[in-house]
Amino acid sequence: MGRRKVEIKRIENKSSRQVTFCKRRNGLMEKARQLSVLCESSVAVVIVSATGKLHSFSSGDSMAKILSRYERQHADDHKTLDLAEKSRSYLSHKELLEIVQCKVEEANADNVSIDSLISLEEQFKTALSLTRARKSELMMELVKNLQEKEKVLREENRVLASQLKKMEKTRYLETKDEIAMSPEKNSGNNPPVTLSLLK
Amino acid sequence: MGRRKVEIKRIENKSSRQVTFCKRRNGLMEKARQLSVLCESSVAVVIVSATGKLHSFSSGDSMAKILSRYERQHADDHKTLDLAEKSRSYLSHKELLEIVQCKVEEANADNVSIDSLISLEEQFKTALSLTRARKSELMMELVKNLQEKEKVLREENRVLASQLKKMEKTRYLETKDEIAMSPEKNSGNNPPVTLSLLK
DNA sequence: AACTATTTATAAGA
DNA sequence: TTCTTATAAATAGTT
Repeated sequence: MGRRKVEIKRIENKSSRQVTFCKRRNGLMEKARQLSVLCESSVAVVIVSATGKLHSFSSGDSMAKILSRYERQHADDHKTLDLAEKSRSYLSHKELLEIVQCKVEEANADNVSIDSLISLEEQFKTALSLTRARKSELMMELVKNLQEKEKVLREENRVLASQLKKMEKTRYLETKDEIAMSPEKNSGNNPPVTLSLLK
Repeated sequence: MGRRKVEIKRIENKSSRQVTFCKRRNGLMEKARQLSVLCESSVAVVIVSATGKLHSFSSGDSMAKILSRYERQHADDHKTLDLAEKSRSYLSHKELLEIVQCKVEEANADNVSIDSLISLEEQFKTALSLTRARKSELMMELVKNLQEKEKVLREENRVLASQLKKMEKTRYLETKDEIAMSPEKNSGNNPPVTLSLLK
C-alpha cells in the first residue's frame, strides 16, 4: 500500500528503514487500539527498535494485567527454557518481595502440596542464608573501609597536631621574649584543639 | 477499508464483532510480523479476547525477552500500583524460585546496598517461617486425616473380623457334626487372617 | 512533515 | 465458515 509493492524483508537503507519503522509502528499501535475498542478486547503491544528503544501500547486494561494473562497461560513454558533465558530477572528487589509476599499468601490459602511447600521452605532457607552471608560480607567490607578511613584520618590528625604543637612551642618561646619586654598576662598555654580528637 | 467507513467504537452486534475480532486480530499480527522483519525490531503482541481467550505474537526474540525489556523500563512504575494490581502473582512456584535464585545471585554480584540486603534477609526470614508454618499446618492436617482414615479402617476391619469369627464358629460347629460322622483331620482352628491387622 | 499513487486491509454481501 | 468485492485505510516513494 504505497507507490510500489515491497517485499517483506529487512530494509537495507538505514534511513528509509528508520522512516518505515516509525510509520508502521504508529500504524500498528493504531490498529491495536482500534481492535481493542471495536471488539472490547485487551491488547498489548511491545516494540523494541533495533537501537533498543522501547515503544508500547496497551488498551484499557493495564499492560501488567494483560501480560499477567499471558504469563499465566505460558507459566509452564518457562520450565524448559535454559537458565540464561530464565535469568530474565527483570524485577526490582521490591517487586520480587511483593511476589514472594503474594506467593506466601497463596501458599497459605490454596491447595498447595506439602512437597511443594517443603521445596519452597528449602529454597527460602537457601535464599535467606545466601542473603545473610552476602550481607555479612558487605558489612565486613564496610567496617574494614571505615576502619581504614579512621586510620588515615587519625594519621592526618596526628601530623596536624604535631605541627601545631611545634608552632605553639615556637610561639611560646617568642611570647616569653615579648613578656620579658612587656609583662602582660597571656593565654599562650592552651593545648592544640585538634589533640582532643586523638583520644 | 471496507464497504463503508466504520466508527471506532464497540461493535454492538455480537457475531459481527466476533468476525471483526478475528479479521483484525490476524491483520494486527501480520502487521507486527512485517514491522519486525522490515525494520529488524522485536515486536510482541498480546491480545485477550472479550471471552478471555489469549492470542499472542512475538518476533524472533522470544516473548519473554521482549516483555523483560518492557518490565525493565517500567520496573519503577509498579511501586505506585495498588496491592490488587501487585497481586499479579502470575508466576508458578517454580518460576518464583527461579527468580529468587537469580535475585540471590544478583545480590551476590552487584553493588547492592546493605540496607536492601537487610530487608531481603528479613523478607526471606518471614517467607521461610510462613512457609514452614503452612507446611506444618498441612502436615498436621494430613496426619489427622490419615489417623481418621486409619480409625475408620480399623472399625471396618473389626466389624469384618467379628463377622468372620461368627462364621468360623458356625462352620466349626457344622464341621464338628461332620467329623462326628466322618472323622478326617481338619485345619478348622485357624484364627481369621484379618485379625492380624488389628494388632 | 506533506503529498499522492498504490497497495493492502477489511466490511458487507454472497 | 470462507470467498468475493467495493471501498476505506495505510503507506512507499516523492517533494
